[in-house]
Amino acid sequence: MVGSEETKTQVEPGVRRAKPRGRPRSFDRETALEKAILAFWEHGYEATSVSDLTRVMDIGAPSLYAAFGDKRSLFEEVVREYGVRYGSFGDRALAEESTARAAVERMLREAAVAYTAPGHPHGCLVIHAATNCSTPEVEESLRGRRNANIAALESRIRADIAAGELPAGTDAAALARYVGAVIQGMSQQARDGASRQDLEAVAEIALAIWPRT
Amino acid sequence: MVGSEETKTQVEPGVRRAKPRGRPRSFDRETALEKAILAFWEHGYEATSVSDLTRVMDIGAPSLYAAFGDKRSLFEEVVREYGVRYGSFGDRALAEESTARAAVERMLREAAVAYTAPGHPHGCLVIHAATNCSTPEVEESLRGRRNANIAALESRIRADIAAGELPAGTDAAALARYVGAVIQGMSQQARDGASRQDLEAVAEIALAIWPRT
DNA sequence: TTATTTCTCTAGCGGTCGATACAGAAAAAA
DNA sequence: TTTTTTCTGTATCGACCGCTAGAGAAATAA
Repeated sequence: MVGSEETKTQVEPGVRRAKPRGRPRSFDRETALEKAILAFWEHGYEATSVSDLTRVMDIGAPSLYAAFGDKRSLFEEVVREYGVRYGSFGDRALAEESTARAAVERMLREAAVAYTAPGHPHGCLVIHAATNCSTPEVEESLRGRRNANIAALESRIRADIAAGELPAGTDAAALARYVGAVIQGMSQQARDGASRQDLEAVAEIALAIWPRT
Repeated sequence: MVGSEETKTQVEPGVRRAKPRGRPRSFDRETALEKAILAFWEHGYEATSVSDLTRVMDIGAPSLYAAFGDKRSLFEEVVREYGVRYGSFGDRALAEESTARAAVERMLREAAVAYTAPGHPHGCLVIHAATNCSTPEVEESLRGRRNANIAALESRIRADIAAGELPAGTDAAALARYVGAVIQGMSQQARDGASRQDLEAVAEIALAIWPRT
């Protein structure tokens, strides 16, 4: 009875399976997951207890464990789903903009909006939710995501240097790390009470350093 | 038997009191406090348990409570002492440099060194130790320190604007917040594995935005 | 209906949390 | 020495932690 990560009711087109055998789940898995996202986002991995989770998800502990596995695997799913629902503006900017400069510009401006949007906690879950975490694997997991994001930006910058879009002498690693640090600082600022306008002003200042061709 | 925050053996000049009456403390309070600083610095307020503290400080729980009060007041003393021993480079830069520009330059460069120095945890205790903290007062206390630091920089910048050292149109609040965000981002980067050189490169890039007179 | 499957509810597991009662040990004071 | 004061070590306290056993409830299958 461990690790049934998929809902039994298949919604995939084609395989349209019949109703599952036993008693159906009494809650909506997606809704419960969203509540878990908000809880972990606000308080972080460790400070969000299982009883906090069962309260906000409005289900009993055995239901939680049956539907999501233990606290760790629920958190992993939360982080994945957070990425899809809230944390993809960076990847989108890198994928959709034609230059690193344009991608960074969009990234910083969208961060200002995303990190202060109403209806959910401020700042970024990936940046904050595993700080001061006594489970090293959890801390490492989010650290890995943060560093991967910076690495992705770095290689995008390298591509622009190779294409002549940026000066040959540009330090891609340092520039990418600078942008990563600014975004992480903006997230901290959002947590500390900065408004969207405050962060947009920070983003504009941060963009002024971009090297000219 | 609660809240004897001061050592009985006075070291203040002048009042040179005689030895206290009862059994003397068997450990050095300063040394124990330093160990507590390192523990809270590395793991944060909540993730550092009292039994972690008694282990690294090498004293029993009753001795800890007698000498430092409860966990909260020990942490408060740790934060104060951290400021004195490790976290004063920002204040010193503001106090000793003649312009905001020079102060910020020194601040960012010294942050790169301080946040990666060997012999103690990386990054800044004030920035990280109360993240994801379920005691709101503790979280608020460090948030207050962070925002106060940015406010101090802002007023230093305002002074330079008034003195004609900076353009009249300079947005002091945004500029101060930008520097604060960069420093907080550098601290996060240090926690995520950035080296001194990495952070120095970030600092140099960050400084390139400073407005000219 | 009856049998089978799966979920939910209650209750509680062993472990750790922050904090302390109590008795004995170690110093100065009388 | 005896008394007084203070600190230290042991042995907990009640509360909460993540997690689960077991019984009953609610669905489908036969």
